[in-house]
Amino acid sequence: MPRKDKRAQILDAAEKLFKNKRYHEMTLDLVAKEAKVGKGTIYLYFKDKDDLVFQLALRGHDELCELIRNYTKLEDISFDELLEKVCNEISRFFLGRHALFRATGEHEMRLSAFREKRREEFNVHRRKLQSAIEEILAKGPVRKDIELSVQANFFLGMMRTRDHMFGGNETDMPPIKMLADIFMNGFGKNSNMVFPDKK
Amino acid sequence: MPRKDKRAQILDAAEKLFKNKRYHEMTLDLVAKEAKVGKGTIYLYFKDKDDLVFQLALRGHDELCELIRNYTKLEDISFDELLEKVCNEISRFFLGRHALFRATGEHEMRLSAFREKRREEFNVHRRKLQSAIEEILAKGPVRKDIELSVQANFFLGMMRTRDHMFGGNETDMPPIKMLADIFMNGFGKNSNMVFPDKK
Amino acid sequence: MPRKDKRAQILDAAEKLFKNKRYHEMTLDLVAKEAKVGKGTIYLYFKDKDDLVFQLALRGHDELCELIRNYTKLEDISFDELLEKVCNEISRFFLGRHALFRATGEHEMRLSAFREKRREEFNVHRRKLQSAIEEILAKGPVRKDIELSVQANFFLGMMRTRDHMFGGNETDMPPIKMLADIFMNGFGKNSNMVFPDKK
Amino acid sequence: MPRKDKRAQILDAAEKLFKNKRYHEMTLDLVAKEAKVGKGTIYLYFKDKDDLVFQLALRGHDELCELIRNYTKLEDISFDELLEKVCNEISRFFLGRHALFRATGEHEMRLSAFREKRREEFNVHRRKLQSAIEEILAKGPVRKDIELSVQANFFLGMMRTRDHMFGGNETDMPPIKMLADIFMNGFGKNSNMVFPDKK
DNA sequence: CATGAATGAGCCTTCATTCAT
DNA sequence: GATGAATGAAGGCTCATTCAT
Repeated sequence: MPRKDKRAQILDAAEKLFKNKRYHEMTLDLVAKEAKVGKGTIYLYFKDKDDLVFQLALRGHDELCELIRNYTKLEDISFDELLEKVCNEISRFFLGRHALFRATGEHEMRLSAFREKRREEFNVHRRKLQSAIEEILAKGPVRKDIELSVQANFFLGMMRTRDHMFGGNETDMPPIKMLADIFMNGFGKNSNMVFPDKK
Repeated sequence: MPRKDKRAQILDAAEKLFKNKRYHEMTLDLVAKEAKVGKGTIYLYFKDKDDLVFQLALRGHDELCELIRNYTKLEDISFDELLEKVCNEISRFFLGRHALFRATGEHEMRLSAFREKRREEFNVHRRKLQSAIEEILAKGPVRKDIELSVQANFFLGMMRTRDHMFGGNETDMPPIKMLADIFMNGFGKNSNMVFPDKK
Repeated sequence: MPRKDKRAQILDAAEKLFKNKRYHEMTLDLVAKEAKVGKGTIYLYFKDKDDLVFQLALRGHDELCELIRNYTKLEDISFDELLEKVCNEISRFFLGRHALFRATGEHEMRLSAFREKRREEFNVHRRKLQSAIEEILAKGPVRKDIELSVQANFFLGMMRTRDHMFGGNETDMPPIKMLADIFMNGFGKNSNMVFPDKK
Repeated sequence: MPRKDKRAQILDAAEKLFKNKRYHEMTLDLVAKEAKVGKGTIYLYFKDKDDLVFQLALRGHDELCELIRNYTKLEDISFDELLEKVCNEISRFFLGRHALFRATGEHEMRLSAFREKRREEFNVHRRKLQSAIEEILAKGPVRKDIELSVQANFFLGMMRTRDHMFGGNETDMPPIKMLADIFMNGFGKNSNMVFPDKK
């Protein structure tokens, strides 16, 4: 076992527990046990429980950011393909992380528990993710009358909606291709794409 | 003092507290104090804390449902107008209720804490809201290749996204008119509506 | 339903509940429900919970006392027969009342919870029971070198021992006849009575 | 400060409190304070309050068992002397432990609160104590027509009766010598021992 | 660095008791 | 008298946090 990365071990454990636990159900005892680490050790790497969760959110944003940036570099690919791939990546990422993104949701940051300082730090990471998506969208034939940042946020929002609302089992969810289409064409009848009946 | 509506008093208090508290920060002591009610009284109306929060969510869904149904009855109104009005209503409703809808979000219901029984009851209310929206959407020129239920869910998702992501202060949010447009036309360039630069 | 005796109804309910509940498990809610009486009504007849339990104990002693006195009056009966009958009566009485006699056991009365006043009242009832038994014993060929009060107390003690220790199911208990014999002859070999193997 | 025996400290504190408190009066706050231990520490050593009391009862049985076994080993001693000494030991043991033996009395174990598992464990300890006494009794001229187990149980019962019934102050109690005699000879007139008037 | 036994503030919950009807 | 909705003190228990080893 790689002795080096206790910090990552702890974050991994917390992330795993968040899959079926709420904030107050995810105790540090469980985290320590899951991470195979002493309970006191957690406090060597994180100021307190809130900080642990906070750092977990930051890491999540960074990871997702990284994934998206990989697609920005791709050259010989149509925008449609690109959009679909990115949708896929984000979707896979959200799947199984709802609890984390709930516990550290953007709006959470407005709550009293989070000091000014932390909020700013979070916004830095948040904007990085946002602009990674903006870069993707900028490559496509998107509306110029709506700010890219708004587009990026709704793009993320659609992914979350898909994950949150449709039962958690992938078969109920609208297919990724449909998402990309909805994003571009909305729900108006003038849509020019047709989907087969969902299997 | 108003007889019999202690239950409503308690729910109101909880709803208020949820505006800037997370689940584990909203203690029953605070609820009792806010509701000007003895702590024991809460247990006359709710089985436990989870039940209180759960009932609060149900009430929220029902209230929103009621609001939307009022618009369904309107006759001499264009779909665009209707859509905008409904957007407005929902938006106003979500505003300030993020914590509640976080704590009792749809995905929350999948968590272990919620027994089968409760989940079913929740779904009943959830579907009622969904079909209220479907009825609205059915009046407009919406795509037939996507199930109405999917459209309804994404519609709600857009409202939440607007509320969650944009700082909580209304000035940063995209205007309601824009939301309705995005819903119908998506972000593709063929959009036929133009928005003035956001002030 | 005889409207008159709410007090007895309440005592009956408490007695019944004591069969499988400990003091702190027998809540006044349960008593009220079992007695089909409003919870507040209990306080019309008893000062508080302790008083209710206390009065229950007194009633128990009085009832048992009454039963025993009936045997004192019997004339044409041998002492052996008399002793056996009394044993039977007491045994039947204790059976199913262990929890009550535990909760209000004699030693209980020494505890801080019971004020001087109450203790005295209890002792009055206790002595009444004791002397009822003494009257029985005085009729038989019992040792004169041991005070009757001591004999009476151990007599009661044996009954309780039989009930408490032997599993609660009558088949495991030593037969009544044996009890009477042990009382008179003890466990020394010079005993002159022989029991068949317990079935 | 003595390392590792926090568990014993807690049991000691509970035992002490039981001397003048009933089950529901012995709060864990008090136990913690008396044991000079944090309240949470109790839960490191015991599952819950019931478990604490239960373990206390087991320890009590074991201690008493140990004491009795010491007498079994004695060789040059008459049975009368042996019986008297054992009576003494047991009596001293019971004295001041009534509340404990009430709260965890044998019949208590039949109550719903105690799960099957616990009951069995208790019975193991109970039988050990019983057979320790049986070994003592087997050395004497006791009746063969009554099972030793019955004799052992009534022997214990007598000790408890002595302690429970006679006011808690030793001067009122029948002397130990008398107990041993009663055990062997009962209360019948053919008793061959004579006691001086109790001082 | 790492640990986990110890802590105690604070939570949810119960329940004896009161009192307006 | 009778009731039961309302109360809040107090209990059992949890868990984030500390600190001696």
